[in-house]
Amino acid sequence: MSECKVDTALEAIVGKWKHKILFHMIKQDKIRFNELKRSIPGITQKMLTSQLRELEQHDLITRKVYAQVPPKVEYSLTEHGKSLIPILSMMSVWGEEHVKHVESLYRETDEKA
Amino acid sequence: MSECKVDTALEAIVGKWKHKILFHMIKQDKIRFNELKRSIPGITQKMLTSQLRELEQHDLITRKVYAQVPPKVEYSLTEHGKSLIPILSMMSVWGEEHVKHVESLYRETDEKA
DNA sequence: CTGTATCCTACGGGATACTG
DNA sequence: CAGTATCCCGTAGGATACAG
Repeated sequence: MSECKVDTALEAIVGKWKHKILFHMIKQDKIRFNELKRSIPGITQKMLTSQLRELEQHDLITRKVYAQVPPKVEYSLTEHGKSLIPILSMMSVWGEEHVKHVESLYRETDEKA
Repeated sequence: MSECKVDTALEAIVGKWKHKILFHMIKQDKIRFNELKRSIPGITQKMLTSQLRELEQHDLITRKVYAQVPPKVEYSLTEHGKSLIPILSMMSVWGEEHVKHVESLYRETDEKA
């Protein structure tokens, strides 16, 4: 952690929906727009589009358009995007532990009260 | 990455200054308020305080107040906070690679133009 | 030295309607 | 199906002043 580039990493994955999008693309290597939309409750089309565009700009995902009617667009992780998997995985594990940890803290203070 | 707790992890470390604060506390295990302020260019007192409070609420850092005049307050990582180090470290490495990667992409497109 | 207290603004994100 | 185009709002974060 010489000079702190955590900023850069965070920039790439922060955004209310980005990690959820990435999550689905880790599970499923090609995924369509509406498939994503259905898989992520609460997301709007606008948000889905804009977050996808940002991920694309960071070269984390690819957008493949099929010249068809009706349109078909598939999103998938780039190789570079796949390099994020270990980090996301660690964060997920840490997140679970963090929840437990914080809960146990609350339990302690409750017991005192 | 069973069910995605990346959210939780992100919540804990997202915030414009949090990872910078953490970074300094990794390098230096006890650090004072003004020391942090001086080490983090651009941060305001308000922001430093509020980010410190949030980190404290997540039990990532401890606040130790010395009963003195003038006041002295030392911040340090909790054990739980230290469990974040590997993640931050990975993110930092990835961040550096990401910068290079994106730069090389720009170079390619420049060459085409 | 280590903070609060205000006030203010930019922008991430939501709701809704429209389109090739 | 896979998107734009608008309009709108809450809140994270900045500037500044004051305080124990």
